[in-house]
Amino acid sequence: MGENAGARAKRADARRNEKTLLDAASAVFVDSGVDAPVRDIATRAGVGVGTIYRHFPTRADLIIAVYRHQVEACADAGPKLLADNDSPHAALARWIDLFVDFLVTKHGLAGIMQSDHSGFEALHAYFLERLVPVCTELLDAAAKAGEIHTDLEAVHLMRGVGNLCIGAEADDSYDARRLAGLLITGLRQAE
Amino acid sequence: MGENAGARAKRADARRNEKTLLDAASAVFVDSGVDAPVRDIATRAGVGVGTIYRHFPTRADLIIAVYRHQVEACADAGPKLLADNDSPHAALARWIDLFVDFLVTKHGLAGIMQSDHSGFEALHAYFLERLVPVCTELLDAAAKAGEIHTDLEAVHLMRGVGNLCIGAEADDSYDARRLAGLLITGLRQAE
DNA sequence: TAACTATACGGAACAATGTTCCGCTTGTCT
DNA sequence: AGACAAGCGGAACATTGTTCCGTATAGTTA
Repeated sequence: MGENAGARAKRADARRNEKTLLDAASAVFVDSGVDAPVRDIATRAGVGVGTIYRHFPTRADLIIAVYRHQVEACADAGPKLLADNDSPHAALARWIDLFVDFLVTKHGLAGIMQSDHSGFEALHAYFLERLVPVCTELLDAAAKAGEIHTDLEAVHLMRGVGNLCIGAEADDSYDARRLAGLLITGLRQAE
Repeated sequence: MGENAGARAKRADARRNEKTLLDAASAVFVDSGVDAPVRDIATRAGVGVGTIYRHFPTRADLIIAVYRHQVEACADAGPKLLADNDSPHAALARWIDLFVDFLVTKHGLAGIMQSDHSGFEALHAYFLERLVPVCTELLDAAAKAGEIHTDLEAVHLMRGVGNLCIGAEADDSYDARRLAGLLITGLRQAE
């Protein structure tokens, strides 16, 4: 059976609107940050708010959709870095830099990733599902090479790094990359 | 002239209400976290919301008032730790532990400390004003002893540590203290 | 092409929350 | 006791995310 078994195809206007919405959201996020009101996105796209919610059940789903590509790219970069670097620890450090750069350039995204932030469980879950395995691979490789401590799980490292990025884009003097780097450096320190 | 020159004394009921409010807020914060709605605090205190806003112009001011004592205690602990420890770096590490413990035990407080979080500038400013000088003192001592890098300002370290604490109380397996410790360890690492 | 129906749409309406406003109450002072 | 500033309660306003439903329309069929 085909790829749409049991599900009717979307109407043409619906498909068009979905793309319009993604573009509008993307633009608004750049202008006003990820916290921008849903209404602003609807206005920019020239549709009603109802239309947004039909396509994306929740604001978080819209955010996920907008950034899916970049998250995938970050995930894909992990194995590549591992292959290109002699030291797994160095690969880890670079991958973390990538992750930090991604978060910092998305006004407010890091702040929303907090697990306790209600209503964004889906966003949180997606990020973790996609990136934690990659981070685990890097950590395991570094551990196997005897470069780091083995008592920190990938989830917690990622969460820590994510937290470090909060508010970074609002203040040039605050260097999230530097702090995340300190974390990774600390991981290598001998007892 | 006396300590109230030019300012009339508060009415007795007003003074009573202020204390009632602080107690109620403190209790509600423990039960429901720092994000608890203003109305809940008003109800618990048995007053109208207007009364809260007359005493504390903004939710942030109420939060500051509730935790002022503990922030002062944390600030005072800095010099003491410096005096009691042979290694300034060790003193710094312990002081950071103190700071982390304070934030983590206040449900949601760390999350609110983010500078970009609008409406909480006063809270943010108070924390920094009071604690950054202490942290600077510790950092300077450690730098003088040649124990750490000197290129990280106290503001940024504190902000990073504060960020690391976000959401920590909601998840037992996430150990903010451990991550903050990693940061401090990383600070000592030689190039 | 003209009707028909499932799909999609717009935006008013609802709920939660911070904050402001104002008519009424109550200490305090004489 | 009377006057009046200080204080109070809570309705009302503004800003969000989200839901709902009457209306419009794309795609299908006669």
